[in-house]
Amino acid sequence: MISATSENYLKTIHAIGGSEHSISLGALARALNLTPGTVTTMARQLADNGLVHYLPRRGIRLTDLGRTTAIQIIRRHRIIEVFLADTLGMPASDIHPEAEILEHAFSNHVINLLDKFLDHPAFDPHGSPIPEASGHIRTTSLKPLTQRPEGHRYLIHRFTRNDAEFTEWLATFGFTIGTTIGFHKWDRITGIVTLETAGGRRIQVGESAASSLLVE
Amino acid sequence: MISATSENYLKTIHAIGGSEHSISLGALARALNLTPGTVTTMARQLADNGLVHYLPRRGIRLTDLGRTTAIQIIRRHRIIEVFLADTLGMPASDIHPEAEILEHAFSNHVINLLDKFLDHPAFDPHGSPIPEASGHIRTTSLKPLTQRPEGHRYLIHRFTRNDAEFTEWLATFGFTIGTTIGFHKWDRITGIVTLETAGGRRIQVGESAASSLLVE
DNA sequence: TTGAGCATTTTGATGAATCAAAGTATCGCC
DNA sequence: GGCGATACTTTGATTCATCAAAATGCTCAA
Ligand SMILES: [Mn+2]
Ligand SMILES: [Mn+2]
Ligand SMILES: [Mn+2]
Ligand SMILES: [Mn+2]
Repeated sequence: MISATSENYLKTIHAIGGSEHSISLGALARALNLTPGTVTTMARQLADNGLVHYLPRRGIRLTDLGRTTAIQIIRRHRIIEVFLADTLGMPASDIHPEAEILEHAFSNHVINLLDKFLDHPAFDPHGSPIPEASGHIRTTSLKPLTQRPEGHRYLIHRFTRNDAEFTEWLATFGFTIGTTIGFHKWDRITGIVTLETAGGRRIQVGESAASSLLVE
Repeated sequence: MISATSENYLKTIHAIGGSEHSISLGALARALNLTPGTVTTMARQLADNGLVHYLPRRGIRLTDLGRTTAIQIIRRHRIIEVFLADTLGMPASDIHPEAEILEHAFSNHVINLLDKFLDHPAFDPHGSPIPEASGHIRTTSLKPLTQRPEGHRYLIHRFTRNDAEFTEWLATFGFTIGTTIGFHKWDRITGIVTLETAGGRRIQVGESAASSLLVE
């Protein structure tokens, strides 16, 4: 059995790119808020368990087993978040810390039953895709708003800026996940993007804010 | 924050009577499947945290704080069991080991929301009473059929499973509130309970169905 | 090409939870 | 009242996860 600590390492390694390429232990230590020495010790232990490839002073990278395991944890985390928000009615801003703990306690078996009960949701309440039981991650055609042509409306799928103040502000204009947003104009000189609500009202935001909206 | 290990000690102390009277560390060690030395060490630690009264060589007993904490853990455990059985459809025989882990990961806050979602169940799928959020344990002379001795007839008082199909099915055998029911046999291996109608006819149901009959 | 600066590893310590085995207290029996 | 069996505690280890601080190695800029 793998410890909650190891599971959190795997998830973090995955999150900072360690599935595709080798990452430095320093970057991992920063992401986990641990001292470098602690992470060095753990890197050796994860390697002994076949979860990462570790070359001293060169970094670590998930093995196939490590990646599969990380994706299962992410799947558990996101299904739990759907349950907390949709079934129990918790605000989306409160669910993450609870899921961070529960993800280590739910067995994959119970998670599959919960997934069925929730009717196999594809996205968590923050808009991140939920991996399938097989480990497959649905690839979508989601792109930041700023990578779409102007003058059209798009379906809002996800906010990459996970900041309650920002999403609540957007919600006051009716911009929530599942609704559409009008991309009116992007003034490249000033860096100001003009959005359009369903009612035709024009709102201006900076281009970095606009790029944190993933749309389809 | 209290560790999962401490929580399991508290629950076990409570289960073997340590809420009412002092229990020996030997009895606790046997109940927890740990060596006596381990339990001695932990007893001192629990006492330091104000959870038990510990007199060396005389035994331990829960403090008020320890009892309150134990009852919260039991509440979480039993609500989780109702969720696993009733909402996710797991067989009652499979739910306990999962609940044994999940009880340490669910916060009391989430448990209260889950309790509301489940409509404040009074008993878990094994028929044990679920403590209220206040810590109060409903005392009643009503007990689930499965907590009565076999080979007798009992007065049906209430169904804890509020499902018309089930109660209508029971009614076809004359099992309605105010009538008597024979508790013939409970096969713990298969989980099948054999009931007896007023006319002596034998009916078989699962133990979770049987435990939803509150009798006197 | 070389050393200074930074990243990484090593070393020595800590606290939690556990065990095995050695030491000690208590209780009941003679 | 003493003695032995039994119950309990202590001691010395181990594993996991962590830190602080010392040692080491790598890289880049002069
Ligand atoms: Mn999350
Ligand atoms: Mn976590
Ligand atoms: Mn149980
Ligand atoms: Mn437990």
